[in-house]
Order: sequence, then structure tokens, then C-alpha cells
Amino acid sequence: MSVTARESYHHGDLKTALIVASEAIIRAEGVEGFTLRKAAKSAGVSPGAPSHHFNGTKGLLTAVAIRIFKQLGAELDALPSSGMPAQDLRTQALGYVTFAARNPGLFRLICRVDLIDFKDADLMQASFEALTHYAHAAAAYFGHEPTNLHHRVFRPHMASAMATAHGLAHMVIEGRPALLFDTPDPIGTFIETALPSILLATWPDPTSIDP
Amino acid sequence: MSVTARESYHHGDLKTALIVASEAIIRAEGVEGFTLRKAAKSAGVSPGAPSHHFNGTKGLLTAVAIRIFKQLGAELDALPSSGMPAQDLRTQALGYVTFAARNPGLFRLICRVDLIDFKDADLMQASFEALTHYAHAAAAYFGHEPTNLHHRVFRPHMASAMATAHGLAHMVIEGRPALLFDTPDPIGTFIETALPSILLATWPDPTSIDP
DNA sequence: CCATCAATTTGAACGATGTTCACATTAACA
DNA sequence: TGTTAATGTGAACATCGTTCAAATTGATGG
Repeated sequence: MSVTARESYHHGDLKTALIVASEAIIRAEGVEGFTLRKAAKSAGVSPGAPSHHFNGTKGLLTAVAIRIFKQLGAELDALPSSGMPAQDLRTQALGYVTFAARNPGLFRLICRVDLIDFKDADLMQASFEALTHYAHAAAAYFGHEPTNLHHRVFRPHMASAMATAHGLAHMVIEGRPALLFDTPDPIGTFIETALPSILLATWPDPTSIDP
Repeated sequence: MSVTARESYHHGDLKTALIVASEAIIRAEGVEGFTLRKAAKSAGVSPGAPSHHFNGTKGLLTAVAIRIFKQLGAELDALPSSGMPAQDLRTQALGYVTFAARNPGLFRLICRVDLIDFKDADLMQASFEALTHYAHAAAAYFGHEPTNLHHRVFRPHMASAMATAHGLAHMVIEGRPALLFDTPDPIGTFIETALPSILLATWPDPTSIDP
């Protein structure tokens, strides 16, 4: 059950052990099932130990969130590029929503402003970098230069593009598909059948021009 | 401080008093600042009293959520209709996001599936009815018949339209505008200047047809 | 008018949580 | 090898949601 067994008094690398244990707990039981004491016990350590490595529960969860943003960014980066802007943007959005659907607890964590410290510099950078690929795909679709996407005026089309994926992701983890569909397997069929058609309706392929 | 003073042993209408007190607490301190004991104290009652009227904290918060959905629905219903589908849809979306921006705690509540009972029949109906006007506006924009919007296949365009507003609302209460803009008053300027242009870019007016 | 019953409310429990702190242990280093 | 700073312990503490026997009162029927 515990992440790391221990024979000596000191742990060795309790900091990362706590982060790993916390991610596992949130994966299994959701953010609402996470407690600092569970994480400590899972790392084989007393309840007071984490205080020496993190600034309270918020500090630990912030470190976990950084880890999750990097995972999300890696998944989006790994998605194939077809060279066709519309399809690439749809692929990015599909990846974003799929990540949320497959990791609802972790996605909820990175949206819980009350649980993590969004003023943390590392977290801000990780959250920006996670969306770099998505933002570039959106910029390509709308014919914008992809430079200076962050800390600048948020272009209307790109804000709209970000909102679509973010909104769909929240709708999925809030169970809205189950309310709007009559399927026995709401999330699965939503991701595989409904979502692609939604994305196609949102960002259709450019119509060919007759000569 | 307490919502209702009391001279007799029994309260009279503790059930609604608890709902009103809870809404006030969430307005002032957010969902994360809400505790059942605070609500009981605000209603001038002992910590164990709410159990006789609600099925635990989740039951009380579900009742509050129903109240909030009705407020949201009333605000969307009160928005003017211009007869121009594009503008009406933008107006509805602006109203939706504005409600979230002005009532972040309450909007967070109605999205917290872990805190409220989304299988509750009254809550489901309230959540549906709150979005009726928005759904009709989206249906008009996309040329759909507005019948049977609920419990049926969610049309791709309408799902997209719902996702945009929902995603923008979440982005606002998650503080994303503050990360993406350099304004001292992130939410205010976002709602008043950036958001309209985002919505216009999402659902532009139909282009006039030359004769 | 009164007695009985059911509905409410109390207040003290209980277990669990995050955090703190004096103390124990040990790794790192002079 | 001895000293120091880092790391972990375990017992506190306040607060939380929940439960339950006892207390109080409104309502009902004689």
C-alpha cells in the first residue's frame, strides 16, 4: 500500500515520495478523497512529516499540480500533426478533453484555485507550457502568429478556442453528458462518437474554393 | 449576524433559514469557506439541528444549488431578445459568464459534483430549466427546432455552444483572465471589453447577401 | 381544558482532519 | 570524531460532520 518501504529513520526522498503518493491517491479517490494524512501514511511517515517539505497541504498539492500540467503538456505534444490546421486543432481539443475524462481527479485538481497556489511561479510556467501546443494549433487555425501567446492580449478567436475545450472538459467531469445522453456508458461513447462531431461542428474543414 | 432571531424553542422554518444562511455564507466566503456548523450558528441553532431537515451537508448544499439554478435561469430569462439569433445567443452567453463572474462561489457550488447530489430529481429539473433559454437561443442560431432539447441526443452545434459559455465561465472563476491579461482589474475589464469580442468572434452576425 | 404523541432542538459525544511543537534521530560536514 | 542542521516522531489542539439520548414544544384528540 505504501509507496516506499523504509529501513532507516530518514526517508531519503520524502518530498517526491509524497508527490507520487498524492497523485496516486487523487487518481484512485479523487481530490475530495485526498488527505494529507493519507499521503503521509502512504509514504510510510508520520502525519507531521510533510510540513518539513511543503508549505502545508496547499504546497504539496501545488507540487502535484505542476506534475499534472507537465503530463497534460506531454500528452498534447505527443499528438500527431497533420499539417491541416482545422484537423490539428480538433486533435488538440480531443486530447485535452480526453485527458480530463481519463483523469477526472487530476483535472479537477488543476482547476481548484482554492487547493493550489496559482501564484506559484513554477505552477504558472507549467500551466502555460502545457497549453503551448494547443495555443499554437489554435493560432494556426485562425491565421495568427504564434509568438507571445502568454501575458498578452488574448485574441478573441483563441480565447474562444480555449474555452471550447475547457468547457467540454468540465462538462465531461461534471457528468453533463450522462444528463444529456441516454447512453449506458456516457463518458466512453461521448469521447468516441459525440465529441468528434462536436469538434468538427466547431472547427470545420475549410471549404474548397472553386476555380 | 444570525439570519433569524428566535424567542421560542422551535425555529418555525429552519429549513429555509438554513438554505438562506448557507447561500449568504457561500456568497461571502466561497464554497470552501462553508461549513455546516457555520450555517447552523448563523440560523441560531445547534450543530446537530440541520440533520433533521437535510440528509447531511450534501442535502443542504443540494437545496442551495437548486436555489442558485433558479436564480441563474431567472437572470437568463430576463435578458432581452432582439430577434436576431446571433446577438441573442451572444447575450445569453454573456449573461451566463457574467453570472459566474459575479457569483463565483455560487457558480462553483453548482459545478461541484462531489458536494451536491446530481441525481436529485429537483436539482436535475432546476439545472435543465436554468439552461432552457440558453438552449433555445443556441437552437435558433443553428436553425434547430427547440423541442426536446433535454434527454435527447445533444446536437453538435448546441453542445459546442454550451461548452463555450461554460468554458469561459470556468476560465473566469479560475482566474485565467488574470493570467492572460495584464490588467489591474482582470474580471471587470474581461467581462466588459474582452468577452463581447470573444463572443462576437465565436458567433458572428450573418453576412448580408448581395442581390 | 388537558393528556398524549410526534416533531424539533439541544448538547455532548466520536472519529477524522490539518497544523504545530518539543523532542528524537541521523546525515552532512568541519 | 564531534557538531550542526536537516529530517522524522508523536502527542497535542482546534475544527469539522455526524450521531444520539434527552429535553422541549406544537399539534391532535378526548
